[in-house]
Amino acid sequence: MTKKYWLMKTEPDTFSIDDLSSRPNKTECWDGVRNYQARNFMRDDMKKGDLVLLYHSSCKVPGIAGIAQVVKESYPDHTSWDHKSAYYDPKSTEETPRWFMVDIKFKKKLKTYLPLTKLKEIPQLKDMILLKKGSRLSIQPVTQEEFEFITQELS
DNA sequence: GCCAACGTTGGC
DNA sequence: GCCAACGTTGGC
Repeated sequence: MTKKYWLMKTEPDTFSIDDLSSRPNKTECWDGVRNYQARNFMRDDMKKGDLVLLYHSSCKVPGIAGIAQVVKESYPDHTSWDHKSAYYDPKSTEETPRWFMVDIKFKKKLKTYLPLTKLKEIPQLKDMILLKKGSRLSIQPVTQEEFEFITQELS
């Protein structure tokens, strides 16, 4: 199986690339995803070793901040049956979990942060899901060409 | 804070 | 299965 590439959104006020890099083992479980399409990508398609662009959303300058790697493949998101969690979903139980997560590990920050405004100007990136009008998908596939262009040419 | 676009829910 | 109403995302 060849390596795949992804983009995952996070709100830096809640959890930023620096938070990831300062975690013990630089690893974090990606809990709280409550969208079926994003869940399916994590549950079915994300494999250990896949590379991830970390995107900062809902902030002053949205954009791509760094690179992470999938280190643990999908397993049930326990926050979904935790009554005290903000991510609690009564339809998800330990016996029949509805939501899943993966673990990712910090790889590096981009040398230069890539703001959304800049990404929009790059012809090679015009087909990125991120840049499609109305796209809100928080976990999305990225092509190898897009990934390499972003990490090698732009940063 | 606004609002367009999208996703989900639930009555029928 | 349709679709109106509501909730959420996320750029601006």
